[in-house]
Amino acid sequence: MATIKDVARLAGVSTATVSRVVHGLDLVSDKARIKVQKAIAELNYRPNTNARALKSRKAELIGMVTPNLSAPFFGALASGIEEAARKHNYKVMMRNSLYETETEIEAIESLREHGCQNIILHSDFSDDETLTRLAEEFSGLVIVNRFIPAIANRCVWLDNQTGGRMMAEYLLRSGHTDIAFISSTYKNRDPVDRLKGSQQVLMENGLNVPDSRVILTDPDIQGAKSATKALIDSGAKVSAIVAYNDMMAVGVMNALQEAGIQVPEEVSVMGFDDLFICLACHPHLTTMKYPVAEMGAYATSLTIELTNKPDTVPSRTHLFMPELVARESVLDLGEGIAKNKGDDSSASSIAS
Amino acid sequence: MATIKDVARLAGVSTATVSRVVHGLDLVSDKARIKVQKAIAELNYRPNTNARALKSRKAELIGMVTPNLSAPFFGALASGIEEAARKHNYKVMMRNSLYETETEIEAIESLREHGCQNIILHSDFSDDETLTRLAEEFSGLVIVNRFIPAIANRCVWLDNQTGGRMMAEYLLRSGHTDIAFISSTYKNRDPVDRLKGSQQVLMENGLNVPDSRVILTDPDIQGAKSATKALIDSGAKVSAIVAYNDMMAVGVMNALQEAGIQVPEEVSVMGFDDLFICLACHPHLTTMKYPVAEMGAYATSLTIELTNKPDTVPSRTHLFMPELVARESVLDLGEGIAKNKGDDSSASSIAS
DNA sequence: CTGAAAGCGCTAACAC
DNA sequence: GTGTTAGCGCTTTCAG
Repeated sequence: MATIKDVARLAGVSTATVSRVVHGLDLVSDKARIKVQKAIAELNYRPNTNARALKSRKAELIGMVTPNLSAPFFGALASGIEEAARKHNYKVMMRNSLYETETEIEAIESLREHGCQNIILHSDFSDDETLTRLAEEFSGLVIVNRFIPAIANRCVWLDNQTGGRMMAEYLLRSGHTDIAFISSTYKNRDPVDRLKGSQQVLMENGLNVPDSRVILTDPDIQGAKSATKALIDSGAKVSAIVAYNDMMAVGVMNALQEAGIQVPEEVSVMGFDDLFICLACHPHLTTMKYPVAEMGAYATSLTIELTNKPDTVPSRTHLFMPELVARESVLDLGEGIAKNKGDDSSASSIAS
Repeated sequence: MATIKDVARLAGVSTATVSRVVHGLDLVSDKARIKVQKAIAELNYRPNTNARALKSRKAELIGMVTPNLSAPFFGALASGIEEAARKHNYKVMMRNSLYETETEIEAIESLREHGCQNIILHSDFSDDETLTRLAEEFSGLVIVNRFIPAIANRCVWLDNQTGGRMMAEYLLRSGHTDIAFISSTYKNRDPVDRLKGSQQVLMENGLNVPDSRVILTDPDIQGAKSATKALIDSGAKVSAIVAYNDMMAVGVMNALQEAGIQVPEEVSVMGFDDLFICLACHPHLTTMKYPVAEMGAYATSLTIELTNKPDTVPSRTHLFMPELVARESVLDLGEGIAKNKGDDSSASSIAS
């Protein structure tokens, strides 16, 4: 590995001049610059990041801490972050927190060893206070997918409540009034907010959501599948099921189809996230688009701004909106009725 | 940030002693060790990785270069790598290569800036020579998912050909003899090897695979969908379709179902990888398990060994085997016949 | 067993 | 415009 000294020697200048050229400072004569550039090319010189970070005490490094990279949602987030980081000439270091506060904190602390101030964190379990304290230590801390009032300007999050509203409004527009919700037991806010949004809309329309129609379970395919089976067995009469996310929606569809219930003819299903898994299931899943990759890219810019020019960062929050993606898993009952004349199935019993 | 000096001062020893304690060397008196440990805890001291790497010229850093983290396959790989790396006290830095040789090389070079020798690379497009040359520069280079004879001891790969054999054998055993293959146009070896394995088995059984039954297309849902449509339109008579991977299998199922062809009753479908997407589609996809996460973990240990104790590394290759995961998308024609007595559909025409 | 000290590669005053 | 130089925090001989 060639060092700055090697370059300086070959170019016949001092290391300071080389450093200036590398940094694109313009207090260097053209002649010197050219010599240096040639030497750099010849030696295939690359500045040693460790030395640079050690000296200048900043790292051009983004630490990404997410629960688990193998979930597609986080893969998409990671991709968004990496791409944006590359554009800014930052590297990204990743750590799985495995959904545990302890591992999460350890992951963040370990990032500090690298002098990394830029951290993008997706935290489900740490409490607001912990994160607020963390923000004091890490000037570039950005929280993704969660809103904490005390550090609102570091939160890049999604309006889940409006998302919930949009889902309910869409279902209502499609003629559904008997709706069940299969949501997550996890204590982060998303499930609660989405549910709240949906319920608001229903109540505003004079509809009631009995507790028996809201089932909380593990937020994965299997959890949703079991919950749906239980719902079917209960003999509940619903024409649509809203799942907390796409994975769960898939579980719902699995259970429905195994019970011989047609989707969407008999029961409609909605998901949330718009993962490619929506196109894997049949019928294709109607869902809310969660702009993960965009939010990852945004968070990347934000953390960099936060450390480099904190004054520029608006002291407001960074809120994204979900978008409805209508596919095939929700039946328009108006249309449905028009098509199957006389078949008045505006609220088919889920129990076959 | 507390430094080693702070700790030394507080403990009343020299920085050398602190360093010894940190590294667990046992040439330190118990008294000193305890003082130092207390100081470390009190100051929440963490060694600065940059200084350490600068001085000792090694980085405890694994660079992971994959085409695109948002594909579930790479997410699983990343997870396997991260988990193993954490156990070894290594960090992992990730870079997307976006399926381009140039970006890939740049990603690797940029890792060098960190003094990173440990690189796990999933390369689809760089040629063998480039990678062999790279291996000379990076003592810890490990190639995942590809076999290059010249650097066999750095290759962690899957026996795709045997995988292909297993698929064909399974289909044969299930009574399928009219099989089509929807594979990938990508020039990496996997598609070719899998195809070769399957064709071998068929030929060994006196069956012939006409060229018209092997369709190459983009390795994604959409590509497979179009290809399948074309196959259907061609009026080909097949009872099973083997897709290059799960994503493509999903595309195949989509096309089939849209054409009103029942899976697996009329046409069976097989994928490869065993991504969770297999459980999203209906019927659940029969596939070959690709032990990605395990291979990621293995590659992690290997790269570390390669840099730390190169003599221990066996000069053999590191070959994994895929495994059949039977689910619901392949019909056993024997059983099928038994069930639907008299319905002799051992090779139903794909054209309805 | 412990400490002093050199120096990894780079940056940024400061001097010229 | 350019060079000299003092460290950044750490490891590691080498003396003691």
